[in-house]
Amino acid sequence: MKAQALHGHLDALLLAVLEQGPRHGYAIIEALRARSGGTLDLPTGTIYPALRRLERAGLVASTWSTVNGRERRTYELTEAGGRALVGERAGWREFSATVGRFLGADEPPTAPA
Amino acid sequence: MKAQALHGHLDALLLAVLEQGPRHGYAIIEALRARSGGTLDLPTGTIYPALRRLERAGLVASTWSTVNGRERRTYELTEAGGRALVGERAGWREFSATVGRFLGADEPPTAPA
DNA sequence: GATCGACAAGTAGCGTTGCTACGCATGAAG
DNA sequence: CTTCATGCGTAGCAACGCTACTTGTCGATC
Repeated sequence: MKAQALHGHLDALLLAVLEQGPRHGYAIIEALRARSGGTLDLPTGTIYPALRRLERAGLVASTWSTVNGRERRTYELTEAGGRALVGERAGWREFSATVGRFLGADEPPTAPA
Repeated sequence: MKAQALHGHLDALLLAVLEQGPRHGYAIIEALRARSGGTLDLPTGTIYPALRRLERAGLVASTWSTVNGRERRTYELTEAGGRALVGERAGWREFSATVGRFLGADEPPTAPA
């Protein structure tokens, strides 16, 4: 799927993934791919900058852990992030309802008798 | 609502509006505002360039009409535009289903009697 | 008569955002 | 030793919608 359509919703997705528990970048990518049934296969160049954006915004926090000599930066949701997620969810609902009204998400605008 | 979240879906909305019949730019804006319950209030600077984009892509066609001395460019859906709209609808469904899976979802789509 | 607001179309420039392509490092497998 | 998977990161690009502005007619108001 055209991932660029995510525009503006990626942050919400990341927060939603982190809501289930702390994860490091790579794991987040895999979680997105798994939970979306392979539809969302985002490159690292998309995820990492996005995570740093979220961290700068205070919505996630990161801690370094060295596992087997490999540096892993684990991100977790902050309180502000949790609150933001609530808002994002509401925003998504409104958005999808609005667009759905035009694109006939499930109810095509074919005039009922 | 944050209209910038439209990213990539605006074209589909415009096609959907024109599906109901030819309209000129201004009328399209009003149709969007009306059908969305005021949620979508897009500025002309968003609509006009988008329409020209669609025309360049051959998805809509325009004709000038002078009404009361006022120039109105009326757009209508082309065949290609109609076909594109079908694809956009499918794309929207996949997109909204995928994101909905993460953002918790108001999932009314499966409403089998 | 002049001005203001609604209608109607358009352009220029900007900022956000995700993508592509690349670089760097470690451990395991061949 | 080379290659691959894991893991993090940056630089530059392109797409898209927004803000702000311009042009022009018409009707109403001052």
